[in-house]
Amino acid sequence: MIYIISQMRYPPAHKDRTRQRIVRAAARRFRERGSEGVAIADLMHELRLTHGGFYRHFKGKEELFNEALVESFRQAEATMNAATAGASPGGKLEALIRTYLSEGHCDNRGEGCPVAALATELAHHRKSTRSTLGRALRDYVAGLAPFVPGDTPTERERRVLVLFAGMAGVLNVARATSDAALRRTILEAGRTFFLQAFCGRA
Amino acid sequence: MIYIISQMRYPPAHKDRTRQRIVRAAARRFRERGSEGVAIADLMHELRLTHGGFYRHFKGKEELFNEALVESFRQAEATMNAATAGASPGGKLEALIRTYLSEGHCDNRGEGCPVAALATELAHHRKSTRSTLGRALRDYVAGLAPFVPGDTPTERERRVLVLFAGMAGVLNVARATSDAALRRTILEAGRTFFLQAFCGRA
DNA sequence: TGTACATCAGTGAACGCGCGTTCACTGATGTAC
DNA sequence: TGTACATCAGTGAACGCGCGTTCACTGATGTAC
Repeated sequence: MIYIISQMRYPPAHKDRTRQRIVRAAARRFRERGSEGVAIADLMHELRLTHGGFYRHFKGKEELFNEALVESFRQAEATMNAATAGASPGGKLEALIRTYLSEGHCDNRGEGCPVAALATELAHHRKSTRSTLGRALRDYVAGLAPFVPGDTPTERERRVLVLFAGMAGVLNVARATSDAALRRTILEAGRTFFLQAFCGRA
Repeated sequence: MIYIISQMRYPPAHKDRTRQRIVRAAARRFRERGSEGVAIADLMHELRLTHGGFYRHFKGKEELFNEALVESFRQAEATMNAATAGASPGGKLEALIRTYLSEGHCDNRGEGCPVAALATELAHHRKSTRSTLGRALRDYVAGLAPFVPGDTPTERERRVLVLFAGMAGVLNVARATSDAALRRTILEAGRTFFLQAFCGRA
């Protein structure tokens, strides 16, 4: 992007900051309530702005959704990196599984994994939006593959895919359940299972 | 329910048939597009009815959603029973996994597993609707537990829960992907992984 | 059997509301000279 | 430095549309006698 400075009355940083505030708030809200559960006007109001100004920043709601999805992946990756930072190379995967299937993650949809939060509805979005998921998935999987057991790189990547998709499924069933005891049971069973399958623990 | 025949001009069967047609169509549409993606008027029109009559059968959309969810579970259970009917006791789980993670199931959201199709949005529904999920899950899990490896009944039930939630997650990630090759890879990786984990196959 | 009457599943116009989007306007900031 | 002018992020009223729900009405079917 080239900014022709002589035409700019406000410094670009000002507009960019607002835009980023919108994207961040959207990233949380969309994960909490889904795309259709978030109204532009409410979102802008939350930021002490009015809905009209929204269209200075985005072509429409779908563009915001797409950017919020990218931002969500960025955040989720950072969270997971933070959770595994202190672990030994061999313990990274265990830390990851425990963090992903924790009650904290389960209760905190808005700041958690976008695959889990938006899995179902992504299939209803534009192809361009869905390819954002594909890209993020491939990147993330490639980064984690080295820590997963498996004979070939391809096999390791496939196992990471299954680990992620599987854990997202467990998280979603836990979240959908109305019974708190059943929810805890599901999470615990998920941790036990995936730790055993991927870290060789009984 | 007691029908006071002398007050009935139409036989109860007539109204019941219409109601069931609505529930069945809804069960498919809701799974295909989600609750907010289905309009009452469209649904009724599909059945050559008009939207006004809808309220002779249901209090509102949420009641229909709940009934459609129950119907979806019934159908899904029947499908899975059919898929495993021919298998030996030891092969039931393998047949189940292959059917659940088949490309056919992946492409056929409307007639497939409601947990996979509606996982994300169930968390946004009333508690009464969500407890429908809990009940169906418990029933289904209890029925399958005998076929799953594990030392105690409790352990077996927990493993079935994880198997289901995990497969639903894999199916959803496959469905969300825009790239057909990646989709097939995910399904295949899922089958390989869950077969190995639950049926002891390499 | 035939006629008057009652019921109620289904009809379709209308209502109300939420929400995405548009648009004329404002006013703070920056440039030109 | 001061003044006139231009830009554009943000404002808030208004528009249009989809959709859930309501309601007065219809007409096919059944009962009463």
